[in-house]
Amino acid sequence: MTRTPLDPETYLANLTPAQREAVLHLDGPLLIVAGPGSGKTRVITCRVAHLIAQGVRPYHILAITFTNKAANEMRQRVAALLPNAGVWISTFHSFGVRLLRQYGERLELDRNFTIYDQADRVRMVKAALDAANIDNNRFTPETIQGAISKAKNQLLTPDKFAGTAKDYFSQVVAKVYPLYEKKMRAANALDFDDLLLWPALALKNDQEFRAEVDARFRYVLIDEYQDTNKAQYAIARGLSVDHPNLCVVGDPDQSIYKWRGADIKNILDFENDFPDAKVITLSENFRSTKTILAAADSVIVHNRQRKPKPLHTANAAGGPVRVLQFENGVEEAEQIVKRIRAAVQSGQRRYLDFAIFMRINALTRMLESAFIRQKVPFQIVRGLAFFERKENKDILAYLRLLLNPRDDVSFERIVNEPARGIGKTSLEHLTSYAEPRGLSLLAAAAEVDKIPAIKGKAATGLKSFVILIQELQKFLSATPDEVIRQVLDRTGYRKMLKASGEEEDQERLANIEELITAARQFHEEDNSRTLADFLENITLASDVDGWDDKQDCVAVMTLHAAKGLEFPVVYMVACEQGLLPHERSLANDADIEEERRLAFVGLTRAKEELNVTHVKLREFRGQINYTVPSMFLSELPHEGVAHEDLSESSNRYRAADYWRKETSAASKEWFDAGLDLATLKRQKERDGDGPGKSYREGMTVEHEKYGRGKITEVSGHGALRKIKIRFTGGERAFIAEKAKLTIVGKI
DNA sequence: ATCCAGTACGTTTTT
DNA sequence: CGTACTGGAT
Repeated sequence: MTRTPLDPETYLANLTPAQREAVLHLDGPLLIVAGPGSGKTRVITCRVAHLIAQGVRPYHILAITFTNKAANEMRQRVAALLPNAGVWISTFHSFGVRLLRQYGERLELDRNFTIYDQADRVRMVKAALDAANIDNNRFTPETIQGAISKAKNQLLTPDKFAGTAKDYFSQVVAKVYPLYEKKMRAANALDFDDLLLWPALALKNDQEFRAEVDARFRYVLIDEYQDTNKAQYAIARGLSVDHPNLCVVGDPDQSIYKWRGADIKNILDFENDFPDAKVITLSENFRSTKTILAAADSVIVHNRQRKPKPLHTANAAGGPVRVLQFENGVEEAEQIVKRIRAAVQSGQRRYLDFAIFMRINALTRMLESAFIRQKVPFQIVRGLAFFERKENKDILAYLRLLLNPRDDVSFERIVNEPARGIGKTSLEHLTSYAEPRGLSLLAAAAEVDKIPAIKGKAATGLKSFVILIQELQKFLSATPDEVIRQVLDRTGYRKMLKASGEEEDQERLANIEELITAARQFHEEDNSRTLADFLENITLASDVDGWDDKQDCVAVMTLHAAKGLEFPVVYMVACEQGLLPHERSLANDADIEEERRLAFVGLTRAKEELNVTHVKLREFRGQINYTVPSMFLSELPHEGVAHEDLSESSNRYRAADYWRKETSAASKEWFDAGLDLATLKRQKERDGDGPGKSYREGMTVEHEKYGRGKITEVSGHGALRKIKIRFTGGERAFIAEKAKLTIVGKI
């Protein structure tokens, strides 16, 4: 095999000494502590290139990223340096799947397993609860599912978990967990956690397997190591025994997935786990302005459970970080969109320069309507939303059942969709026939003649369903989009939607057509990819994976999704106590610290301009509440942070209209600068130029506490405007905005 | 079996 | 506020 020789200068150029050191490190464990914007992706990519240049076969290199999007980007960057390098780059979960599909039979696993998502798992837990006859009034299936997930993240199998179950809830979970597992095996399904748990346990228990895989992946690189859980840790360790060339990259300050089982100890204890590990810290930030970085640093230093890490940048100071207060959520959304639109219209920015972050998904709604109302292009980065629509889930369930006839969850979903006269009671009969015989629901349906309880319409319905599935299975070798088309036509799904007069159903049909397009494109990109790959891709897709960063759109996403990204202008909305930090985290310090890290992640995404917003009144699930600004706002530095109060909306607007007529030229200038008229008016007022309270030197004012005095000095602007007043008892300074004064006489 | 209406419910973050 | 499930009527 010949490879184009690679000149080290092509990838070593423009690296800092620390980055260079990390790239040049060859064998042995390596920990790279990489602050935000320190070029870690670049370092990983260059390291891969360097390893290959030094003679390591690409086949022996494994790079693990946090999202598929990151994996694709890294693949492209490696390909730019080394075309067709063939390095294995994927997420932990995708890696798990590939390992399990490859070594399936060795692990007593059918390699055609289906991956169950959150919703599927909950259904499975429900089925397990039914089967065990546990009254599920007490705990929701979701809660139990969460506990099972947590157990799996800690590598606890059902029997091990049972040993740890002390309280009543854990004991219920301990009862459900083995049943859930049994059903999962019967359905030939694995959940997200299994994709890590199975490889982790196999590496632990099967030394031959471990040695083989370790020898295969001699150089392992793991990004976002601070967010790995116990299973991922076990995999990393298992792959680094005989060939301990493990390179992990992460930042403890950006660990935000503790709730999902991530263990920050993995990165903090790396040096203990690998005593001969080399540690390199990348602390120079190439992303943000000095002001933004200082603001973020000023917040994160409040975490007590933290190793101090200086952040510095050679970038310019830049403009101030803005803390904006609005009256309510609608105002917040409208004003932000307005500012974005103004900046784009003035030619300073493009829409894709902007991102809006929020703590919870529920907050996207108001932004969505503001964007639509003002006709500003945007993308809500919530990748799965499209595939989670009922019609698409139905079609996908058909596909899953075709590939894995034992997939009972999918069977239940579609057996009567479109309607075939198979109701709840028939399904119960079918289940009670299948259960003791160890049959899948589809297999049981094939024997419907042997089930006396099911007759008439239900029996014929089930029979025709079985025949339908057999028919459709013949098309499995066709292209993914063709299979979907066949499903759509032969199941009568298309007919059902077409026959309906509902507008909504026509839309549903259009959505399925879009699904077909997605499948076709998926296959066209790489025609070795199968239908199974398509389904897997959808299930393992993360939120950011569905985001097209080339489109000229404003990106709207959760703080979690924002990890690893950067934008010229960032708006972080709803920075209010209870939302950020979230109320569910307020009870203990460790959780608040994770919220602070989340805030830190958000703040450090901004390159040039950072805006943090909060409102006076927040409407949430129909209730309007007064808010308290986020505790993190008070942790921002005084310097370089400008506070603007843009609330008291309704009055302002009327006044602003009046103002516009008076000073159209001036207002245009401000408007073009991205400021709305209300802000303009307010600033003018504060500065003493407009109507309302304007303080000038020499004025006589009355203070509610100190009595009458004379203004001796006026300085600063906006919220920082200060006045000095000489009272009979002496001189005092006030913040103009805050001081309770009445003007008594103008000079 | 299916449809509809009314209510109960719970709401962080996600591979 | 919205969804999801229940229970009743057809």
